[in-house]
Amino acid sequence: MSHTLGVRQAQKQKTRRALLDAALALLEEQSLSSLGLREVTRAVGVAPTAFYRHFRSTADLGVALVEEALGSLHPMIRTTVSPAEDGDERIDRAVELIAGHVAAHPAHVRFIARERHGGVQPVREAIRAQLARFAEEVKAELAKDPLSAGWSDDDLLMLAGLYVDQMLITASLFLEALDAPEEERRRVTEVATRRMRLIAIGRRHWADRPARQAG
Amino acid sequence: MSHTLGVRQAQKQKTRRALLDAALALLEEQSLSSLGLREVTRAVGVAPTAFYRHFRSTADLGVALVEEALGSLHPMIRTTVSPAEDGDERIDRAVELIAGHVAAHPAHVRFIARERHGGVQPVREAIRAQLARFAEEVKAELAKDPLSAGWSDDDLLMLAGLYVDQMLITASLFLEALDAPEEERRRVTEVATRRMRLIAIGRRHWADRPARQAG
DNA sequence: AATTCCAGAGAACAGTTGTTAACTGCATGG
DNA sequence: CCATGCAGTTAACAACTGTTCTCTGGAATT
Repeated sequence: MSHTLGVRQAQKQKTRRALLDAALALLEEQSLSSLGLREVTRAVGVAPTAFYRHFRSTADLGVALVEEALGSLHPMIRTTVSPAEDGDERIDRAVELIAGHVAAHPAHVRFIARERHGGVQPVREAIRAQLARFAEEVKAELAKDPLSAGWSDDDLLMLAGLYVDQMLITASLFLEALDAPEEERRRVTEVATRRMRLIAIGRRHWADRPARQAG
Repeated sequence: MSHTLGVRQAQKQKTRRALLDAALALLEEQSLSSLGLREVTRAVGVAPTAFYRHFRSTADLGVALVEEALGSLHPMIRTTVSPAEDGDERIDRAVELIAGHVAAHPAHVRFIARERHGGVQPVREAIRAQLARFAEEVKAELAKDPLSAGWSDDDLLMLAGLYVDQMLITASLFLEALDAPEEERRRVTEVATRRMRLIAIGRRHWADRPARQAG
């Protein structure tokens, strides 16, 4: 279906990539709302006006970056949460997977953490939508687990959201520890693992909590 | 000791306050890294150079805002976590307290959520330090609880951090739902409460988890 | 009453920003 | 082979930025 696209489109894609990469690099030490379009084109070595051939604005570029940073992550999420292995093993693997992802794509992780609550509304919305998708997918995997017997849909989504937020927090912790000594990264691994484990324990005993009085 | 300070210092404080307030207002729709000093002084109705009488830079102003937003919050944290009431009651009260705080100081909450991972290093560091203090204080309160018998210091700090992060997430959720219909805010309250409750359950059963094999 | 101090004003600086318009050169489709 | 399309260029615009230096009016100190 997608034959090799012409020289023309190829060049365009190449410039587009260069713009995205340059922006991502510049965003290591500032927020999207202060990223100038000229700044980006200057870093790429292209005229400022060339920017408009690819993006309406830097906010538009930001939305594209969200897609790039989170769009390809859905399969990874699915397999991580799926109830193949059991308990502690799965948690260990999940934390290591997050650590690996942060080490491989630090700029992407930083961008998401920074812009999730950042000053650019369309980007915030794009991130929110992707994370909602994650939560739904995690919920779907959790539902397959026999441990979820008797759980309401609301409670499953609650737990899924808790896991997703925890993944983000963990990723952000690994990011801060990226150029710290390995001891620090091991500490982060330890804390993140225990947090997940505590949540897993809460999940196991969720059903047998005492009923509340009706208000 | 602090008698009424002279007309001079009083005026200076007043201008300083105006600068902080104007900045906070402007930060509702952008990040600190894009906030210009002229922008702030213009909003106050004062010459750009007057800014330097109060702050070295906008980053410096940001650090002051962190102090203002989080510094006065320590007593509230302490009393919320203290083991006076029990279980579900305490959680309900905590969530309501967060909701109230967000409604009373939305700009402060937005600022912290936004700049925690924002593009200005000194501000990130200031927030990190304050949150670390929170975690230590929560840990100290948790330690008083008989439920914490047999817990290691590391585990107590782990749980405290989990609670602090959860408070921030909850606050941010309430913020997003601020001008949404009340139904939405009730939904947020419900989810936040259940998250906290699940964590509390995990805490109660933390001690009786199976021991891991030595690696 | 005379002097010092200092918050804020004013003007000017070199450099930046986003956006417009009209252009050029080259790959593409007829 | 020729006409069209379109990625990227060039030039110019008004508006904006942080920072410096000099000045001023009135409170604070002596």
